[in-house]
Amino acid sequence: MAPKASRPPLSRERVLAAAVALVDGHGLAALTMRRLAVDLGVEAMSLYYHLPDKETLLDGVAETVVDEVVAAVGPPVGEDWKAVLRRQFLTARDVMLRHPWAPGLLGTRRSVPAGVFLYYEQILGTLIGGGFTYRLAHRALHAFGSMPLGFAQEVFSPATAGGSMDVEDTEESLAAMAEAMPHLTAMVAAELHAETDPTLGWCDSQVEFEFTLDLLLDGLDRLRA
Amino acid sequence: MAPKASRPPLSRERVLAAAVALVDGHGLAALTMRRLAVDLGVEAMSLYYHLPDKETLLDGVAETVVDEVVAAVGPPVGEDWKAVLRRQFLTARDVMLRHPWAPGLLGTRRSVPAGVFLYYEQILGTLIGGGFTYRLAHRALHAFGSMPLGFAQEVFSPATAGGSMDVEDTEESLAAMAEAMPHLTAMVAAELHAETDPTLGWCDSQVEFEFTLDLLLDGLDRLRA
DNA sequence: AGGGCCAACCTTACCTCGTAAGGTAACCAT
DNA sequence: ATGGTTACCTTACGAGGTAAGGTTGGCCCT
Repeated sequence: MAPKASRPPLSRERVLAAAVALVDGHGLAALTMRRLAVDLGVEAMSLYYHLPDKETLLDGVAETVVDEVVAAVGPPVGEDWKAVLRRQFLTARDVMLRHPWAPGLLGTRRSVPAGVFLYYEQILGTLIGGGFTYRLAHRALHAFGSMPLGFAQEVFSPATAGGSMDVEDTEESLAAMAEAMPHLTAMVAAELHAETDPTLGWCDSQVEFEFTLDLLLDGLDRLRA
Repeated sequence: MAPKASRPPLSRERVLAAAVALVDGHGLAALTMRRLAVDLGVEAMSLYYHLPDKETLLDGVAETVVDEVVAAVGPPVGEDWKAVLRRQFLTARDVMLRHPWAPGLLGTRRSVPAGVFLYYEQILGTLIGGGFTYRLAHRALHAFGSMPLGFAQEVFSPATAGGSMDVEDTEESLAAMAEAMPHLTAMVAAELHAETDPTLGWCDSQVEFEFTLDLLLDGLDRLRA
């Protein structure tokens, strides 16, 4: 009687896949060597046979998401450079929404995942094909920032689950806030009312993402040689 | 004989100041409770009398840099909204350049430092005063991203000290790279030659920052009601 | 003067984590 | 069989965050 149904042997790929799954489900902080080993039905030190250390593991996880984005984006299709990039960036965003921890991870990596270079080469090709000089294309890449990877700079996290706004001091302190920050208060009021349009709620980042993207694309279009 | 010249007693402020100094000098990873305590001539557990835990410490450090930025930026001066914001954001950048670790820290915080709200209120006031609708101003704030705080989204760190590009494979692999990524190679070549203009070197981020900033400001100006 | 109080700091100890060092069992070719 | 290789495990250490409780000096009140 075979004692174990014998799980498939470990491998770098299997480890990385498990790591991504772990982080997707429980957040970056949950990714420890021991916990990951448990998920794989293995002892912690066994992971070191396939990866030198945790930094490398994190690099691998970063590489994995980047590759997933690049794969989803695919090659440029169409004529108009603006439409091509717009579609690609929005596709990247679809993938990134499934890995909300990825921006934070990428920010901590010291090396750039290999796939990024090929991806940027391809974007650059689209820009050049669209009539950009190398100089303007270069600046465009910088201006895009992380949009090719599907996220805009959201410095402050969405304050995920419960917390930020407690229901404690709703009375006078709210009034005090309104007095100290009249414009913000007015903006919130104005924007909350105008919810008949294609907005998914207060500060729907999809709309904001597209707005910023189009702002950049149109601005660059105007500067194009 | 007084055994110790008696250092001033600890306080939240002194602890935070020491933490910022530590991180400025040795990086975020060096900020441990024990090390920070040593810098303050104190035992680690003494810090817990002034701060509940490390997360709160990090929140405090984030708050400290934000406050430093806001203080440096000061109130809006001048008439033209565009000039006002431009100057303010560039001032913020000057401060941020002294704390290159700050973007990464802010990205990990769950709560938004209090000073940010007042700062954004002030920016919003400038926009409204400049003829923006609340709707457009709202989107402008999102489009600015982290620029008000002085940094653009630099997803991939500058690969600080030695490492990224080893001198190992300079011959054929470089040629292979050039073949795989013709546009990137051409761009590097083109941009390296054109170094007679006000650029501090390859990918000088000051120039890129200003370019992106102006791209956004001009784009918004055109959309203004 | 003496007793109580409390702020500020310290001592010990526990648990989690990353990982160095070395062991072991199965398999494979000679 | 025998030596080697592959894939995994056992043990152990040191760093780091922090819970629990101890110590000390100054201040106030009577």
